[in-house]
Amino acid sequence: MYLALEESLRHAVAAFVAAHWPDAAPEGPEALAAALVVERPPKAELGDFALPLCFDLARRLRRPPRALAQEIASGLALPSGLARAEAAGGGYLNAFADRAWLFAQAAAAQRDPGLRPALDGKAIVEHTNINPNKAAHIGHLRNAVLGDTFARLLRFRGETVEVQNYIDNTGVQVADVAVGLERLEAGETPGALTTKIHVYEVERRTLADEGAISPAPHFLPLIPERHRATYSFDYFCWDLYARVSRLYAENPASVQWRAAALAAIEQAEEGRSTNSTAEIAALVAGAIVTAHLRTMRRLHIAYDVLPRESEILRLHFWREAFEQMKARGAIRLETAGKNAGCWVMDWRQGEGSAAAGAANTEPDAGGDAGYAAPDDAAKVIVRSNGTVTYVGKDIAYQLWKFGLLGRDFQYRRRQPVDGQTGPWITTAEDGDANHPPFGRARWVFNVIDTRQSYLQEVVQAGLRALGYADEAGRSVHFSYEMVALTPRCARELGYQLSPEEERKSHVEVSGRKGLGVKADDLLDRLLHGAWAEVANRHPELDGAGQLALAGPIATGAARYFLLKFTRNALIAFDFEDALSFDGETGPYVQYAAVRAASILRKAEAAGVQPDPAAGAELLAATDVWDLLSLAARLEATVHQALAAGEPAYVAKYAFQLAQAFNNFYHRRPVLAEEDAGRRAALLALVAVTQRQLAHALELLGMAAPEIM
RNA sequence: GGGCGCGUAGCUCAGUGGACCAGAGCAUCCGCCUUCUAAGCGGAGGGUCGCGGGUUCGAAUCCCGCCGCGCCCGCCA
Repeated sequence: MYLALEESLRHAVAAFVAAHWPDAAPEGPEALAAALVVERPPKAELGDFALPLCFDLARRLRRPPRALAQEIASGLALPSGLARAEAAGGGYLNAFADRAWLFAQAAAAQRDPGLRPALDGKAIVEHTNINPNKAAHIGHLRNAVLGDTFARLLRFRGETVEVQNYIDNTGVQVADVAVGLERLEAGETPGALTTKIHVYEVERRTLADEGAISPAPHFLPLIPERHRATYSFDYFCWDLYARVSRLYAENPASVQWRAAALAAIEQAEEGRSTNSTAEIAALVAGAIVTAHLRTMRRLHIAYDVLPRESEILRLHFWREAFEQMKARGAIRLETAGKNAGCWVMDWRQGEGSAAAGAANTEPDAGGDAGYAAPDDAAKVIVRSNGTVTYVGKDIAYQLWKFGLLGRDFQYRRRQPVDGQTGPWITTAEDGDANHPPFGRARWVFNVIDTRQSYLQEVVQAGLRALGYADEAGRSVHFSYEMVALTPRCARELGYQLSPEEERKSHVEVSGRKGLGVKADDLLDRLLHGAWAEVANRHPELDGAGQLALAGPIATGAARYFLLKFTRNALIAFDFEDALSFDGETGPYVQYAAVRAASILRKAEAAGVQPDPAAGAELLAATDVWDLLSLAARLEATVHQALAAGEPAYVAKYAFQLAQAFNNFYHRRPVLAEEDAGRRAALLALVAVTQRQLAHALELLGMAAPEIM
């Protein structure tokens, strides 16, 4: 309710100011209302809303702020839902919500009408984007969880959202694994590989059946340690990829195999040849994508469509973008200098040129060669050998997202994963004509870590250079800091730290080194921990019953852990913190919801009905009011979280609401309350809290269990 | 050399447009389960908000300058 109340308050105040001091509000009441700042007073006793406008008015009217605040407070026509207004502090105008009104609204499950769509069309949220050549790790998890939660928040606000997960199935990373299979796993042929993947699948399914855990796709805790390496194909590739990287390092001549593999894959994609390397690469990418979808499903993450690099190649998206860029002068052919023969894009005109010029005149005489010399503002888009760079393809793809490329993919449903309908995936031919419309978005949010900031800027510059300044402005790099490992965690994983690494606060995850915490390992350890807790509390349940309770707890713990940090915080991952279920964690929030549900269940069994009517007197108590006012702030919190692009705000909110409820829980034995009216009112508050907590958990992609 | 980000309690982090805004969790110590699930609640100790200036009645918050740390700046992806 707070958003709507705040809105009507702003309008009322603006109307008053415009009517009484027209000179001080030349912009008119509408514009003034929109510009008014509304804060939250430091203490609940001071009210629910605080407007600092009088400090500003005081200057224009040359009158003391406190007197102005008083004048507004006494003359203001209070909108419904607000009880009173008063001057506070040095000149704040504070307003108080009508607590009984708010309670009645909340108990009637009224959603805050102040939260409305703010985007003027469809938003694409692209996240996950994991190279399909190895198991997902916790860094990928942060990306996916952030993106998924952001998409949930947008949808909650009423936006139209399309979630995409881009699959680079023809890149070097996949080629490297193909090399590994062909060269290190002697005799690996497409047929043998198909068998191997099939075996992994069957084995996985068998193990899942033995564990009797149909909802939980992976269940490593039940698997003996020695079998884990062969358990899953993505795990196998994780190790194989590291082995290939080691091979390249130890035997530089072997790097030619990668180039050959890459060329073979490209030829096949362009239809110029069929070859076993390309077939293997396609098998690998397909199987790994399946593994990733399965992993993400454990975290309640799904996608609308999976656009693939292979179709971008086959459908010649780049060729189209290249023509547009040449035609509009976005790129030019360099004829001299180190970039001779390349098509380059000039960007940041006028901005970086001075600095770049200065740097160029100063040869880096004694400097180390470790950093790249500052360049002129030209970015290579097409190499002198005629091939396109990564950014070039990204610009083409970004054009497609906005519907500016003039070409589209075909689409088909992907095979089901664990019985669930598969997402749509791109195809070059024989697509399903009945696919939903994809692309042609108004807004594009690319969830990519902060290390890619530079390239994201180049992509936006590319749109601008093509004359699409608006689209560039609606291209948002939803960036976040990386997940690294504490040295202790790296050691725990069996990694040998160098002396320098030993001193650092964190070490970077590296797929090439095979250094990282696999997403499924984290989830399995959480599941293991949650199961142990559940087994203690519910010895009456059998193993399957206990696991059914443990699954959502593990998922909740993982998601909350990744969401409680703001985007700019670098997460130095350590199992000790991540595996905790105490304090500010997902299970803490879920536990509060369970307690509320338990009260509601018992009340229903006893025939006690919730009723806010007799709550007026109760609402004067701070613990009760703290709880209700927080519960009524869900939409306001979502509003702020979206404005700041910080899902962490919602996580923090859920925790605070759980905290307020736990406090209330210990002070107010609801069902033991003797006065029937008070009991009904307390029960109504429990119901409101339970509902809002469940909403918040849903937004965070977490389950609100009935028992745990 | 340039760009971006970070620096707040022993540790990990909040502080979303200036009022008790110096906070939370963990860790440590002390209490609380015959009463709606103790994955909980209450209490204690613990901080010159990196340093120095500036703006303001008022700055962790805004501006400038330092210091330290991280990431990025390729005809790799």
